[in-house]
Amino acid sequence: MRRIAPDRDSLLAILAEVFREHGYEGASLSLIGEATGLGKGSLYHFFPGGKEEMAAAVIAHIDGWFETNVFAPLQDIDDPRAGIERMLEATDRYFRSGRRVCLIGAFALDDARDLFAKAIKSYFGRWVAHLAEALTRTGHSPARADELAEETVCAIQGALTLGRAFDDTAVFSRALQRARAALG
Amino acid sequence: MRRIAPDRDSLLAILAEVFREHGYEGASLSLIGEATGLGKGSLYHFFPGGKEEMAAAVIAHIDGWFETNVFAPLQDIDDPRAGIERMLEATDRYFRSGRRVCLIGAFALDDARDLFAKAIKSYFGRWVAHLAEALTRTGHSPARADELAEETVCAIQGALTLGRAFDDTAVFSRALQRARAALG
DNA sequence: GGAACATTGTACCTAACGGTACAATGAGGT
DNA sequence: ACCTCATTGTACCGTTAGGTACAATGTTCC
Repeated sequence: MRRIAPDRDSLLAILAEVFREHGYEGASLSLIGEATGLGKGSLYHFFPGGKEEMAAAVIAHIDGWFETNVFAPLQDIDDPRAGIERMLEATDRYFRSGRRVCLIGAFALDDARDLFAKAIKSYFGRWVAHLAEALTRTGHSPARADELAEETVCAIQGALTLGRAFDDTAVFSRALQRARAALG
Repeated sequence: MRRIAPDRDSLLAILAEVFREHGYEGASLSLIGEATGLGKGSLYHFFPGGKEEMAAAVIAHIDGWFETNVFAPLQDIDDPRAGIERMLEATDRYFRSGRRVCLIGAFALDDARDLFAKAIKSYFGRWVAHLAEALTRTGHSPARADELAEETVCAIQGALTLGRAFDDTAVFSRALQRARAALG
């Protein structure tokens, strides 16, 4: 039928929302069908590998967004401080100031971890590594930069968890503010 | 039959492990039965409310452990510094130096959150509040104490997530070490 | 118009889900 | 010995899970 060209990007965005909201196991095909308005026929047409391929595509999509919006600014050779600031802004934008949860982080905790271990590891690994590199460029020692980078990503992930637990976005805002102070 | 009096504590410990490993949705009754060696008959005898009651019991059990081993030391009026140190040691013990993940944190992220929202909120709320009170007793201003307490619990949760993602317990150890330095 | 192809709804499959019913078992107290 | 009752295994329930098959529908391009 192909009534409207089904925009793959917004399809992946909806899928991501469902996985974020219900976890990997909790995101049933009927939930996904309901959220996307697509029947199983279409779903399996776009993702022959089923749920696992959907989740993998969503992870790749998020990974791509972070690569361009979060990790790339950190690789700015000339102005590492500005790069760090842009990283923090992109992070705030992505997590909608704490209204959103980190899918990759959530997957890291439940049993989706085994399926996507490599991607999860790589995502967090690049975040920490690129931030650490930027921090060495601002004058920190490599060891201190590593420490600070890991601490920052931990703080962000932890704030997302606590913010969700408290149902309070201020937790995330405060964490970002602290990160800004510690890094800047 | 009642062959061996089934120790409720160790039963809850096994249940907790299954929930930790697979999440709420992922922990199927057959997995639980396999892990505990109990059939559905026994399981529903001990927990007539089914899976939801099992998870609730596990949460209550963990909550109790934290209450006595983590939160109580923080309420030591005379020596708040020692209380904080005991809190950190108990935390390290509970999470087995990072080999274990926080069930309550994991539940906060997936769709078990809706079922157990109150308990989750209360657990993290007491942790932050008691730590903040201890910090005011060591001389920090109430505002600074709140900030530091929230930062610390965020750091712990984040480190558990990252540690799991990297499959590396050192992340958690480093986070605890940093917390010790920041608080002590 | 018709061929080729992308897209979809429907029907269906088997396995597993959470949960229930209940009879059988055996230990503890008397 | 006997009654009571906690505990258990087994069989079963309806529902939903993820997944497959396929015919029908358009759309695009020649």
